[in-house]
Amino acid sequence: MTTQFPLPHELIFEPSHTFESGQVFRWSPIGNQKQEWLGVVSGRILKVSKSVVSLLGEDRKLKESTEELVKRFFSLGDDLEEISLSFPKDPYLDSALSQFSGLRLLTQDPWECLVSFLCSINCNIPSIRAKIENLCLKFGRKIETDLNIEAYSFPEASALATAKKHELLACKLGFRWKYVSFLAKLIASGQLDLKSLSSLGYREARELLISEISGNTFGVGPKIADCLLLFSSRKLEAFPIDVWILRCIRENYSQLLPHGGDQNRPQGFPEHLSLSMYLRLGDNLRSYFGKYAGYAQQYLYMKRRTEGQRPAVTPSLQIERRLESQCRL
DNA sequence: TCCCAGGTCCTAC
DNA sequence: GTAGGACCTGGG
Repeated sequence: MTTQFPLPHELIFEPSHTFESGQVFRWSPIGNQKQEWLGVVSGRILKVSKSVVSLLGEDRKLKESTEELVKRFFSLGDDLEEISLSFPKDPYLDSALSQFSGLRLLTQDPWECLVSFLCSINCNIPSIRAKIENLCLKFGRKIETDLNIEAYSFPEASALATAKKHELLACKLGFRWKYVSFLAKLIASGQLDLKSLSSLGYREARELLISEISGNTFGVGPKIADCLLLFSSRKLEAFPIDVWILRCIRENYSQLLPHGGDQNRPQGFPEHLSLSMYLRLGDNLRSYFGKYAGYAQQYLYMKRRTEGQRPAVTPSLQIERRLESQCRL
């Protein structure tokens, strides 16, 4: 039943850069070359290479045709060349852009995107992937395919809304189970419509997510709101600030850090971002990188991650650590 | 055994 | 408004 959808000849697209950039968690390479990737999108099993998308199986007929899905999911309307040209002249970003050429922002289903990033709270990537796969296995539907692969659709909000605490804990969600459960109920009951976010402006949509949801304690802070808006609602100015991006900014863009941090700290800026500090820093980043700041974020994230753990250790921090270890002895 | 991982929430100032 | 700690869990 394999159907193929060729990607436009001139499209700038590199699957490995795209799928390894931490925006999606359900894609795996076929073989070591990482030229072909397998994933599930909206109940369809897709195999993707640089130039073609193959449909290997589908859960059931959906309103959106596979052709439309490919166009949406890979954001085929985004012109990477135009986006690159819109950025300020910046050697660090330039090197990220050339190193990870072909990295495209995907347009995911917002519900799947939200749950994925709820799973990301205080977790590393293998652990996030495991949590998501556990949820799909337990609450998703098995997708029909002639091939020898087993794949499941991402569970509907209604399926997770009725899930029991122990079932969610069995998926290794840990303390995140209550966030997933609460949001699933909110969405299944129609009180929150994630699809409507794409028709709002960035600030309006972010405000809705942060105040309406986490105002009542529910796991969506500014970082997850930005991920949802950038990776599923096409708010390309959203700039998720995580630990990696914060390291990158401290090391390369310290002039963009807002004033007002604790001057006693070695770098004059708090270790953890408060909400207001996060929003101020985000605004500075948006005014520096421009309307496609989210694309810049993704390239910077990839670059900084591949540079590895290189925590900014200042001389005073080194002394502090040495003293601490001596005290332990 | 300890630390850390693509954060958020709660409490105390 | 800010800082510090707790939070499930798995891997190094």
